[in-house]
Amino acid sequence: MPKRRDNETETCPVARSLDLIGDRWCLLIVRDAFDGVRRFSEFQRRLGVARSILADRLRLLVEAGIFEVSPASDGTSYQEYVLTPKGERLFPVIVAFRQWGEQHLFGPRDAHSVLVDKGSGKPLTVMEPRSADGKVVRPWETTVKLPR
Amino acid sequence: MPKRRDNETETCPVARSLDLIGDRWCLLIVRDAFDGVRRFSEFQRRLGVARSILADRLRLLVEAGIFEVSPASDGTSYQEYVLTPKGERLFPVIVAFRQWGEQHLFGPRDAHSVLVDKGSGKPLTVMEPRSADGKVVRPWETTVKLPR
DNA sequence: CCGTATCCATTCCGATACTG
DNA sequence: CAGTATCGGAATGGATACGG
Repeated sequence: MPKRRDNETETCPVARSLDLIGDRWCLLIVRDAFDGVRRFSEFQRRLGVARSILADRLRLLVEAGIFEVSPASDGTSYQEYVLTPKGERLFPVIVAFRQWGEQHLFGPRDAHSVLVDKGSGKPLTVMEPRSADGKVVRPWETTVKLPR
Repeated sequence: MPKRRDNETETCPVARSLDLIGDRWCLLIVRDAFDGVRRFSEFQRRLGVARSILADRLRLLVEAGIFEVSPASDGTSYQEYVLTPKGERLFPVIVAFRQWGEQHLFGPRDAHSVLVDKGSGKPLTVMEPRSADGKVVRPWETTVKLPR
């Protein structure tokens, strides 16, 4: 299990998120789930992770309400791990990582996978943080307001 | 230094990103940088991380082209760590974590910090992945196209 | 096929002490 | 202040063996 701190006193949502799922395997499991993976051994095969680790992370993710277990959709008597709405809302996190990686971690020569809209077959547009009036805000145009 | 795999053969941008910076400390350092932190000891104070670890991560982040060192802006002879454009483009990643955490990791009672637009003082809108024509796409309306 | 339990090597991290 | 060096303990991860 990834490291934990006193999750109660932490008032930064970024830190709390990272404490919970800011671990390599958790995020890759979630990524695979967005690719449609649901079965234990399918996660295991794609990630190449030890089964004990995978079981541990899946347990954590279920506890956290990011996945839920459901009976297998095919005939078999095993279970599947499917994203809850809470888990699905991690989509922007995965997409943000993907877009940053695409832009900065691959040369023109390096082939990489691309996330596309099923309808049009085109890549998604780059996500940009916006203010309430819809304008794109740059990092230095924002500030963090502390609680209380 | 965080774990590394054979970064060359990895064709998933998410995995490559996580290999590089998908470590708790790196992302928290970047978060603090967006809050305006530039000095070694200021990072150290805010994160409570061991200095050796911090030095290690800063070195890694500079190597990765996410930070660059520059002479101190005040009179002192020390250096500052400032985000490069590549580092600044991690903003959506941090914002995505922040927004997810705000929505799912805090109860109504739990105070947390909020990222606001400096101009209006209002929180940012929630980022949503969009297709090329500007429509919001849900996870299951997308698919990953493999290279080659 | 789906996990759990155990063992061992490695890695990570924090505390401390030291340098310029 | 801004790091570097070292050291011991804790956590991690992979392999293997085992059970439902």
